[in-house]
Amino acid sequence: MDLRQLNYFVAVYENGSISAAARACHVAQPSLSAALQQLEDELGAVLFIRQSRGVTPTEDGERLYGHAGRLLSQMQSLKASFRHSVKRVQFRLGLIRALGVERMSQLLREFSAGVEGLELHLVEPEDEADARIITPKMLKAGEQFLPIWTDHFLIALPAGHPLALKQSLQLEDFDGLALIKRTPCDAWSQFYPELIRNGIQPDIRADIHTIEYALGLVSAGVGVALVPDFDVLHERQDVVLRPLQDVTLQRTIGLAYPRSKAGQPALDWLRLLCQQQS
Amino acid sequence: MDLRQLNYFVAVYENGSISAAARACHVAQPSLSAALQQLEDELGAVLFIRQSRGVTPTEDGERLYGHAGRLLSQMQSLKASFRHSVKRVQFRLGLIRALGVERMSQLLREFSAGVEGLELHLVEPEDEADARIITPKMLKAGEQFLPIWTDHFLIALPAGHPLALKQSLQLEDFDGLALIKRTPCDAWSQFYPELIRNGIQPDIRADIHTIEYALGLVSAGVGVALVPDFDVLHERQDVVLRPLQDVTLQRTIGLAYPRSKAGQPALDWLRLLCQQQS
DNA sequence: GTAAATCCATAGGTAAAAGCTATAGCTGGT
DNA sequence: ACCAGCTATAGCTTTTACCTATGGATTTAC
Repeated sequence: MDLRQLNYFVAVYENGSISAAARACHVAQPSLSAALQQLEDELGAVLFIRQSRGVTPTEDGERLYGHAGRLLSQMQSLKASFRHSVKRVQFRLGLIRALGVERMSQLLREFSAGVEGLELHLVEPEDEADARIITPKMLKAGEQFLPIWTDHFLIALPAGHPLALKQSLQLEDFDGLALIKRTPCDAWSQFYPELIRNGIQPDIRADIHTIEYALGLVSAGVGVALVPDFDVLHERQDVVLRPLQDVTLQRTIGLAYPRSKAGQPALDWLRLLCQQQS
Repeated sequence: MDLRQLNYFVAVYENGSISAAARACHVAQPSLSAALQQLEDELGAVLFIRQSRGVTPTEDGERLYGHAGRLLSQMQSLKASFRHSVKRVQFRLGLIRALGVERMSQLLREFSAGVEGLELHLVEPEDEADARIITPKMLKAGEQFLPIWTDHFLIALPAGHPLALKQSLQLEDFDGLALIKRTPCDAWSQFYPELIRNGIQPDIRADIHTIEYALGLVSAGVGVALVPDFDVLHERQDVVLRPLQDVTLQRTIGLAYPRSKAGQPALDWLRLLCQQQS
């Protein structure tokens, strides 16, 4: 019974699934399966009941979790008590605005957790930085680009909007339509000229920067907006998402970093995290 | 920082020396040195001051020990709380009598500690057993023999006995000498016939079985006795040890076990312990 | 009802880590 | 000065943690 196994056990417990825990721990699923098996063999107890939809803890699993959490945190604080003079690691990360609060904050949380003594400074995407999360178009000379997410764009409509009756929208539908402009946005700079080229003139009601604001305006009935297809958006009851016919809008967001800085531990860790984003 | 390293750290602390801790943990000394180094690197603190005569803990070492001990014992009790229905392992060990309480009890302590749920039954050396600690002469067919200790024999004299003035004793010195017989004993069965062959007739005052009793009688002035050369005996002020000239008496004590039972975990562990006896 | 997706387990191979032996350097005791 | 005992280093072997790939089982989707 070592700390590695206990850590994995806790992760499995808290994720309710071996696969999910493996993703959270950044290891392959069989590694976790094996570690869990070892732990169970050593304790002579079954800790989880394996089901096709994840695992559920047994009574022994519950009992172990109670103690394991306490033990691990004691271990952490013991280790921390020796971290008197850890060198602070400064890291400047440039961020474009419209990339989704949810997944971004999760990425940053993991980034911070993985680097001892990290001081993370978030700056504007065009500022000088150790790394930037941007679209390929913003790349500078000497920078390496590592794709993270590819988002398709949809049209967000207020619930109850007449166009919500259609399964997908055509360009013609936008003529005179109340539209919310969101910049800077790759999709917008593809989409808007396309409208103009077709002689379609929408009614632009606002120009804002973040997806969250755009959705707020949509929900308020100000107009419709072009937004990336995040999973969380589908759960909102106040907006309806519809694909565009005829034109495919998508963008890629990735990590840009100076080739010369590869090898720096914080950056390497960030690159690893980015690679593992689905 | 894993439990292995913490365990080693505690062992080093409690033994006051890396080498001694390595012996206690049944690993080679460099393994411990390396683990300790890792721990110090990770914590960024020096835990022990290395001296030529062992190590002494620093302030950080003292602090870590306070917490590490508590953590490890919590870990142990957590593990123990799952050992509800461990299969009891029965083990019958045959022991000849005269092999020295000190080293024997230490061996048995380590044996018990290393086998989960061990029920150790000590039986007479000639009884049916899973293993026996005996001299090679007592070997039965189909048994493997693994030497553990080789003892040289000395003569134990009461302090102040006239023969104590000599640095070593000759056979002639035994003519008419008050002698304590200890059987069964390999050395005795070599030595006594040798005396008779030379026409020397000692005065046998007692016949007992264990070394401790023999020494008690020597100390009481009943006579002199033939005893194996244990280190602890040299520390006694009430008896004097002298080698025998002309004749070398020694015995080998070892572990005898049925070849067929090799592979059984308890026996394998015992074999390992026996191999590591100095 | 079949196909796709999801989850856990197993197999086989690779690379890191922990182990061992041998040896060098250092210090205190005979 | 030499010996004995301790720690550190070097070189090598064994163990083990990890990965990819795949199979079996079950739930979800169409």
